[in-house]
Amino acid sequence: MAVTIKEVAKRANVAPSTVSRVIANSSRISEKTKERVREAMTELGYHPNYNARSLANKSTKTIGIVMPNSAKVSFQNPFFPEVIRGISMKAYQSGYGLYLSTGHTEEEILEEVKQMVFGGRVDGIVLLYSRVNDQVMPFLIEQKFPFVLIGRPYQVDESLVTYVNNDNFKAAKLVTEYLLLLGHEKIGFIGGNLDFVVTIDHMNGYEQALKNANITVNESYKVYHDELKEGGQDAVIELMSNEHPPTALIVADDIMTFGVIRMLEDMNMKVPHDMSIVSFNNVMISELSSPPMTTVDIHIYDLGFKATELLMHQLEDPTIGVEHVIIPHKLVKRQTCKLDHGASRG
Amino acid sequence: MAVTIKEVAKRANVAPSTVSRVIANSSRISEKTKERVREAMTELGYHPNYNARSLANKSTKTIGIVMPNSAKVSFQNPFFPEVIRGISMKAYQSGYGLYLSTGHTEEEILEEVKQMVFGGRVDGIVLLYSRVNDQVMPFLIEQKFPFVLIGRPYQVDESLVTYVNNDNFKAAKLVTEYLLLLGHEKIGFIGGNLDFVVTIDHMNGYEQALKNANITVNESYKVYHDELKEGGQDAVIELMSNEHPPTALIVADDIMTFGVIRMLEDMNMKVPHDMSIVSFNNVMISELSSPPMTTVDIHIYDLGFKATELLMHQLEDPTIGVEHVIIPHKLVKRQTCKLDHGASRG
DNA sequence: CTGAAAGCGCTTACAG
DNA sequence: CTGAAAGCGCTTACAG
Repeated sequence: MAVTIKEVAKRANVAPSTVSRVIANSSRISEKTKERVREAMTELGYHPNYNARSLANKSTKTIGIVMPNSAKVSFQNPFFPEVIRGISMKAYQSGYGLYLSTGHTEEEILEEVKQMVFGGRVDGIVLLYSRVNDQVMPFLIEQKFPFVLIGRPYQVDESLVTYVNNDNFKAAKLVTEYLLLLGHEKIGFIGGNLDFVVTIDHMNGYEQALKNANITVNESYKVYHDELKEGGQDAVIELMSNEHPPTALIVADDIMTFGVIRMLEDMNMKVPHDMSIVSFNNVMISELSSPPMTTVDIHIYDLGFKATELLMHQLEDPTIGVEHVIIPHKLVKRQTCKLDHGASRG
Repeated sequence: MAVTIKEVAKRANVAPSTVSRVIANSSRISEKTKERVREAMTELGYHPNYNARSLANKSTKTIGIVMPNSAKVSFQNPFFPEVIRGISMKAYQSGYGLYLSTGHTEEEILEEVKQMVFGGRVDGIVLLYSRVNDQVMPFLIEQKFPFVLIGRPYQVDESLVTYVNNDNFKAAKLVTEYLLLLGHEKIGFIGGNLDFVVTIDHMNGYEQALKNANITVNESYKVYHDELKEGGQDAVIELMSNEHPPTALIVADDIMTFGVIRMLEDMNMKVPHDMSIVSFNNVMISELSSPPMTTVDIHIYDLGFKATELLMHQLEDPTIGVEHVIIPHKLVKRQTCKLDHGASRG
């Protein structure tokens, strides 16, 4: 079937070990021999067997991508394809392949990660989420396996894990302050799944901003749903059932916002006239909502790219130690926010 | 580091070959021994080394996913995450992992595919596209490597390749006829990249419907752009520059349609009042355009799932031969189409 | 029903 | 500068 190193060796009149060294471009082989071997390789159409190579030198040249819920669920939100775009770019540049987790439940995912680690399927992992009571991260730390987290560690010491994150607390505080400045005081918070650390950070930023403005937090203004359009729709129903419904909404995710806008429309409420909305993420299609949504660009692509870069650092130099990178966020003002009617301030 | 078969063997007081047979659940091992070995495995936390296993029995238990443009580009369109959802689901059920292509150019991708095939990185491939002058498919055929195409072969004999596809010709004919019935005669066609076979099929279906209705095809009503929102926007500019612009549009892809709607809005044209639109794909967010778009549901998830199922057939039984599956399409009527003003028919 | 041995295709000390 | 040999962790005929 496939051409092996032996056949190349025979053709080039050298030992297999020499061929191996030519592949590795060892400086101990003469240019003349190298050329001869390379010629034989192209003539025969040689391609190295990755399994053999991996087995011999314990390096697979592939990166594992671990998603919170399997592609099946996660890929319903453009956040994940977008991070993977960034990961893919850097991985390709560095000559790495990508291996995707496919498990659904937390147990299945943990089992997959064990397979990746013990089975020698990948050299390192990019963890695309940070969740409360997570089992995966402690496992990776315990195994001293190279990985980078997108998000921030929780219930685990920061000094133990390399991560790339946004300052989600600050971002949430920012958008809340923005709405406050527009005169809103009844601000609803539509968080993502509370199992995820990003949701906790958003929520804390929101509360902090309210506290700073001397507004007491109304618990019935806070709801949590999965980051899907359905989540956004359900959230609106909940919030609008309040006796005094909010006049502005902070929404954890742009896809939810699509659902939110649609549901408000169904309720005959105009955005931004009757409801202001600020969202998070700025995925590719966010500008295509109508009205175009105001959202926080968290530079998803960069999160993926940078995380992979840090992973490469670790793989190239295992002694490099922990690194932390915060990707800046940026409020993108479009057309879902306006001054509150009853507002007395400017 | 990781526990090997040897250590398990020692602990269970058997030979490594016996452990191997227990893993494979060979019927030639006594239940008693199996139990003893399994106990040892869990006690030691044994996980098989995939590289060693793959090397020894030439099976990786992973599927390669080959995209037209690397994740970097492809993932900008929700079509791809959505197919991968389907692939992921079936792959997980069958105990397979997923390996993703990362190359950008056609040459890079071909090189990656060679790596997958010769390097023994995957057992089979799901090809997510069919393009004119494609090099990848002929290579896979020549190598007799198991793969399934999503799309249909072009410049290659159908009897040589297992594929899953929609009847894109028929679907395009259908939507054209639908617009004709609504009284439209000036129907613009916004195709995807003409390198892709699906675009050709769409175009032919469109022309056939026009011919059947005795309407001559206006070449300036046909434009082709990449399947991105920008593509949709550019297409609108082109088409609206016609002396007699179309009153209805067939758009190759929902994401393009988002761009189309936005651009028309900028031109102060109302959909569907001033322009009817039918689109293809029905991705997750399609119903969230405003107005919600009328589109052909091609059941993307099913394409991925079914393709993977067919690939499994091949892997389980290499003699099974070629299979062809057509996934049905369905026109989802929402709110981007209406009767043409000047129409005399009903 | 179980074991000893060869082999999968590489890499890498060890010699020279 | 190059080669012979051992080894990576499995699987699988071959014996018994």
